Order: sequence, then C-alpha cells, then structure tokens
Amino acid sequence: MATKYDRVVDLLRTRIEDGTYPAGTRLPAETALAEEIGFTVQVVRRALSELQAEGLIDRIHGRGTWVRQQRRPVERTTERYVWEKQRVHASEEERASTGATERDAGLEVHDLLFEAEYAEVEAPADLAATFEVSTSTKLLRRTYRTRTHGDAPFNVSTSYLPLDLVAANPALLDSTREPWPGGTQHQLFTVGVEVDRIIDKVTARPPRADEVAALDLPAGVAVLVLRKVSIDITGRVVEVADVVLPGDRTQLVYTTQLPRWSA
Amino acid sequence: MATKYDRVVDLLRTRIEDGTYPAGTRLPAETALAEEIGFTVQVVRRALSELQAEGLIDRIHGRGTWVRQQRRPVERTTERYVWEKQRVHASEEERASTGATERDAGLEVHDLLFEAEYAEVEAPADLAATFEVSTSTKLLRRTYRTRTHGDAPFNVSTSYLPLDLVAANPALLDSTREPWPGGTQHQLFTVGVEVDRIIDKVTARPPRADEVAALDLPAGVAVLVLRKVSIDITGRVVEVADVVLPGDRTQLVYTTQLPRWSA
DNA sequence: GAGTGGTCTAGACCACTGT
DNA sequence: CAGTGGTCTAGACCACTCC
Repeated sequence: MATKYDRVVDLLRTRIEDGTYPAGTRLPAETALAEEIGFTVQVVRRALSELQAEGLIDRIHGRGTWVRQQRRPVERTTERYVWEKQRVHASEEERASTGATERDAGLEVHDLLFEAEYAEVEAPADLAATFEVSTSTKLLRRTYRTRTHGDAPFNVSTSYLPLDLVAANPALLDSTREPWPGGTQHQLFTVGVEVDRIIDKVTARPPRADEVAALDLPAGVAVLVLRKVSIDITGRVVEVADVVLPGDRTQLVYTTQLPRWSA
Repeated sequence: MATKYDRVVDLLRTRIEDGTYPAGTRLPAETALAEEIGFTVQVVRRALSELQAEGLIDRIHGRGTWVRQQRRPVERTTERYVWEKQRVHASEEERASTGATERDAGLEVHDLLFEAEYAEVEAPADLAATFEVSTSTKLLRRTYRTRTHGDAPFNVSTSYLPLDLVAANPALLDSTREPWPGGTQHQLFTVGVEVDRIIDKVTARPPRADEVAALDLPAGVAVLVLRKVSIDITGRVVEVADVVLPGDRTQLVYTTQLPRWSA
C-alpha cells in the first residue's frame, strides 16, 4: 500500500491539475487540510514538501501556501558563446550596451544587478587537473551573482582564470571594473587569447544550504550545476567556471548541428 | 542560528570528507548517532536524508547507512548525435555492433538490456505545438528503459514520431524489432528523412514517484530532464524525445565550437 | 494578537535484513 | 530473533506575517 503522504500528494496534485485549486489561489492551512483529510499535520506537511519540491506550490512562512503560477523559465543557450565572441571586436559602447545574460533573459543591461568578488587562490586538485597545472598554481577566482531588481538571484557562478595569464592586464584584477563590457571573452582578448571552443558539463543535485540562501530557493528544488571549460586556439584551458542555476527556473538549450550526408 | 539538522549535516559531511567515515564504511545506526550527538533520532534522520539527496550516503532499509563509493557518472555527449548520423550509411552488421548509448557508457551492445514499448497516441498540447500539428494528430509513442544486467535502469525515455511519417515503413511500428541497428536516425532514414540538427533542452527537478521506482533512485536525488527535438533538412520537426536521467549518475557534455576571428 | 508555516521531541509501530 | 531504517502520531514551542 502506498504511504499516507503519497496518497495526500496524489490528492492535492489532482486538485491542482483539475482546477479545484487554480493557479494563484491559496491552499487551506495545514491544520485545516489535515482535519479534512483525516491524517495528522505531519503527514500533510510531508506531502506539501514534495509538491513544493516539484515546483507546484509555494509555501511562505507565516503567510500560507499557494498554487504556483505557470513559471517562465530563463533560457540559457550556447549561442551566447558564439555571440559573445563575435562582439569582442565591437566598440566599447556597443559591448557595454548589453551582455549575454541579458540577451538570454530578454532584459536590458540596467535591469540586471550584478555583484562581483575577486580573490587569488591556489588551485584545488580538480581545477589543477583541468588546467593541467600543479596544485600550488595561483588562480584568479571571481564570484558573481546576477539578479533583477527586488528579485532573488537566478545565477551564482564562480570563474577561475590562471593568474599568470591575466596578470598581463592589471585592469583584469580589479573587481570594480565589473561588469566588463563584452564579458570574459573580451577580457581574455585583452591578454591575447582567442577562445576556440567551450565545453559545458551539466549535472543536477539538491542545493547546499549556502546555495539555498544565495538563490533563495524554495525547499526541495534541485539545482543544475554547469561546469564551463573554455579552451583557446592553442588547446590550452583558459577559463573554468562553475555555474549554479535553479532547476525550476532554468532551461539549458543546446543545439547540435549535424553534417550533411551529401555536399 | 542554524537549525540542528543543518549542524548535523555539516558534522557528518565533515566526517565523510576528512576520512573519519571513509567511502564504503558503514555509519553508526541512527539511534547511536542521535545518542552520540545529543539530538533526537528525528533530527539525525532529517540530516541523513539531506546527505542522501546529495549522493554522499546510501541508506538501505533494514541494513544500515553507508558512505557512498566515488560515483562514476555516465557521460552523455552530443557527439553521439553526429556519430549516429554518420553510421546511417554503414552496413547493418556494423550498425548492429554498437549503439550510441553503449558508446557513451563504454560498454558492449550485449552488456545493455533494453525494453521498448510502442503505442499510438493523440498529440497532447505541448507536443502538438512542437510538431506544429493539431492536437488530434496521431503520434507513435515509444517508451524505452535501458539498464545493465542486474542493475537499475539509468535511462528512461519516451520518443514521439508523427505516425503518418513512419507509417511508410511498417517495420518501424513493430516494437519487437528493437533495438534497431543504427537507432532512430537510421529509422528515419528508411522513410526518407535526413536530420539536420538536434536541440536539447535541459532542466532539473525532483523525480515523480513512478520515476523513483523506474530508476530505483535513492530518496531525494534530483533528475535531469532532457527534451530532445530533431529537425530535418526541410525544417520539419521529426522527433521529440523526453529523457529522464538520474542527476547523481549522469553528466551531460555539450561542446560549442566557436568560429575563428580570422580565416 | 491571531493565524500561518517550521522545528523539535518522545514514543509507538511497522518493514526489511541478517543470523 | 535482534537490529536496522521508515512511517506516523500528539503535542510543545518557535518564527514569521498581517492586522
């Protein structure tokens, strides 16, 4: 037999999908639901936690539980990489006018708030292996948070660059110059680097406690974790970035062009 | 102040990472941990649930709790699409020798067990929109489960093809002919279709109860959900497939090749 | 202050695994 | 059978929101 909380999950999911509880409406309080259904509050709470994790409801401490409006996921495409590279040779004015993230989100550059934090760190083992350097090598670590006014950040990322590579341009070590017009590819261009290809590796997992706080995630939602590795035209790894994205608000889009059979 | 279960999560995570509880060892029983730490069993249980969701431990009902061995994620690359297309013109013998999934997993074709189930369905709204057809249009729905001997499936997928497209080759309607040598791209080739590009859309969420059962997922792990849309050289959508992958055992790899600045 | 969701306790009972 | 993890209860208390 299914557990009680599974039965409550099914019951409430049905009510949401059949319109008994339309999007945007408030659900009865946990105590009221428990009394109506005839199970304890704890069982109802566990069921609500599952529905929240699926993204069907929002629970707000002290206010109530609400059926979620249809969410509009932010798309992140790989065309942003191609687009960013092409813009490296544009004027500073043009580069400053919009960035890759605004482009994906359909926003203007002044809609986005942007926090950056720089530090010099020694390469941990996994990054040292990726960059093919020793673990004592210094890296420039840059931490970013991107959000819209009054909203939770939808993107927390950490970028690593070999310090000896970027040291050729002292402006790159200055976090107050962010957001840099043209993005990382233009920053790398100022030290003579042309990026040849970018590899995204994607996994999913539940967020850590600090990520829940940073992204203001509802309990139980999963995060997409993207490791982006940039390789220049000489085959050298020039940047590694770890991007954490809320799984319920993000859609990653990758297009694979296949070669034609006949020319 | 952090909650008690958060503090227990941190404590146990530290013990796992610093080698107090090495990979493969068994953790003390919940009651023993609770007594040692001084919190109730319920608090310890909630902490263990979070660590399980992160993939750090396995809890087995009636046996105990174990530190997980370093997991080896199955990679899924987009090169599989290019590779599968190139092989369409290979001999049947060669096509039958190995498939894209075996190639990604580093396995032989006889290592993999493969279940297929076919049905003819009317297009639901989202698929009708993607295929640009009406909702009454018939689709061939094909459900697959892939697993290795004695192991849980690592892949549950549902593929949709327009029925009028594939009806030109009756063999394509016969599920007993799976696994089809050369995969879907070869199946489409038999009805005159050349695939031009494939778009992957990736999100993450917690699994539904039926997915937990099908993939034998530990409680709390997230799934990667991939919608794969294949477009032929005339711009027509010829296949839509939804693939559900366990987030803790899967890594999706996407490479973006950037055009050179100078030719 | 009333009403909401969040944490924690103490304990009963059940389901599964091994001996 | 003993020992493990899983479910469920009854209730205390806390934190947050709104009036």
